[in-house]
Amino acid sequence: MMGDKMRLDRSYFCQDVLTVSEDLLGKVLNMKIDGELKRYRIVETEAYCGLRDKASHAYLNKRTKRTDVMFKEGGVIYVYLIYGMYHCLNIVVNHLDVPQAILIRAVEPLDQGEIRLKKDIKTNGPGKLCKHLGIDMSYNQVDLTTSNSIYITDEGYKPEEIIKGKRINIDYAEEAIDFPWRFYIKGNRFVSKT
DNA sequence: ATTGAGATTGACT
DNA sequence: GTCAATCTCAATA
Repeated sequence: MMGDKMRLDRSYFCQDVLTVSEDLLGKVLNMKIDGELKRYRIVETEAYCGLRDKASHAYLNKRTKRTDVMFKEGGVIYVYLIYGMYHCLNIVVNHLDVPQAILIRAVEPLDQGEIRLKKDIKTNGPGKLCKHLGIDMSYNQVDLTTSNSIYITDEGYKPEEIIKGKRINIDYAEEAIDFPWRFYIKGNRFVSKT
């Protein structure tokens, strides 16, 4: 079918986390909610690399019940609960046993009916994003390359300018604080912070 | 068994 | 700028 031609596949998600984090900007997240297809353009991401990144849940390949999904092959969704109250949507990338994931920090609603949502948004961020999209632990470990209810497509949109900067709220991560692993589309109003 | 910290957010000083 | 809400995990006992 048409949608599957543009759908990002396994080989795409098996690339390195920094490559995919930047390239995902402008791609479209498709979600079926109550039988209705909703579309959101990805406008802000952050890269987390298990091996050398103190900010990552899987730092030094730390494997727990929670981080286990990060060791899977790229293309799987990683959802976790942060501060006991908000969910965060991540995409696992790279090959089996290489724990890397991309935090989706902000999206732009593309459907007419969704535009009004922006009025509700005082501050943007990964927690509110999941609340708006109804993402909870039931999405954990879902495969973006095979699922019919959630997947990502390349519709040819190319961001004019991409900003790279330090990641947000990882003050505990020592030298990793300064890694320029946050990416966002310049000027997009849904980006959490500029 | 208990404690402390965290990839967040909204309310408040 | 500060603080608290409240779940998971690691360190401590």
